[in-house]
Amino acid sequence: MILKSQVEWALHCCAILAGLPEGRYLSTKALAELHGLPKEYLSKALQSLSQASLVDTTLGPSGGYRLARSASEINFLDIVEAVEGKARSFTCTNIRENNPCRPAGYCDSKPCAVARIMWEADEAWRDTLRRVRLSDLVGILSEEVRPDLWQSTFEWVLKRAG
Amino acid sequence: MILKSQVEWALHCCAILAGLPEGRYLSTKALAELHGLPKEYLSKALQSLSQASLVDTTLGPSGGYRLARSASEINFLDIVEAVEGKARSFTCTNIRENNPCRPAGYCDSKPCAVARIMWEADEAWRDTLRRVRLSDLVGILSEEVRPDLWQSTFEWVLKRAG
DNA sequence: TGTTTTGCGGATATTCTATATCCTTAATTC
DNA sequence: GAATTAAGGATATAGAATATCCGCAAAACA
Ligand code: SF4
Ligand code: SF4
Repeated sequence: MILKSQVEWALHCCAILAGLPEGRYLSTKALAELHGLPKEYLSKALQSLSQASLVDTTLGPSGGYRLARSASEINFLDIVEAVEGKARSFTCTNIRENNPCRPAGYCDSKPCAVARIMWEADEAWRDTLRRVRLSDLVGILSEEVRPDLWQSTFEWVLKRAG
Repeated sequence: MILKSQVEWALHCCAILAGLPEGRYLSTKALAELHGLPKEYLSKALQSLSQASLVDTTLGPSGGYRLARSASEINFLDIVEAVEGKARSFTCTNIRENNPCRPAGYCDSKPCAVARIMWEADEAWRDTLRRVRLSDLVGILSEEVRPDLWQSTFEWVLKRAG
């Protein structure tokens, strides 16, 4: 059970987009270059963010992506689910139905305890992600990233933002 | 990000083993038949449980598996990690190192906030699983499974337990 | 003793997903 | 009209999950 690397990409891209001045866009090309990622494939992750209405896009030169709402109104789960999907990590294949002792026509009233417990853990994972806002991430990064790197990255981005 | 089906298999098998009388063993063949699973492949899951010291095994006719310790001393996380591995679901590929603005020789003091937050969610998932004991599962199942099915399954298992 | 049954591990095949690239189309800027 | 961009479809590659098969050693039993 491993998250796809697009999750990491999307989170980092959103953190960068959160630092954009109002109304500016940043292109896939710039985001790929900044993170050393394959442009074409990163584009798929950004499209997922777009389909989830987390980012706005515009075409043409000076086009690209920006956040669709403020960083305090986007949480980690929004981003993770956008690229990873909303499906639960535990899938129930209903093997209890194969029990040879089952009376004919037996019908389970509800999902069995195994599935419910696994789903509860899944929900705990989601809850944690839901509680962290994108703005929280930016706050932490701004404290932890060395000021010179933070500033030069900011300038690098601005130079390329349309 | 999806758990392998072996996780479900292992959980159900452990629930069955928890109902075995002291000192008896149940074979892969019986467990596979009871759950309608491919015997050879289920065997891999059971081997994982064995390597994790969750079950004891014995060879020969009347051989098979039994719990290595009481059901109250085994929790869901033990079983899940035995077959799924202990690796965290979010893997950090350190893409921040690709930032072209990075000064030469820049060395990050610690994992970045993105990774730490994702790992925190992962830990919440594990915590939930850690808190549920195998004996808890058996308790719930014994209440929810229809008594006649519960009993006939029990008899079916006993007939095959060595 | 020898035959059967069992778990164990290695090797291998198959199926599915994640990863990655390419190409066309339509919108936007200049 | 030319250049640039996101969107989305098609396709190729790599790797993981799923599944089967085989040989081995231990245990049970006749
Ligand atoms: S988890 Fe429970 S409900 Fe889901 S397949 Fe297994 S037995 Fe059936
Ligand atoms: S999550 Fe943070 S530490 Fe991990 S790879 Fe991405 S940037 Fe680097």
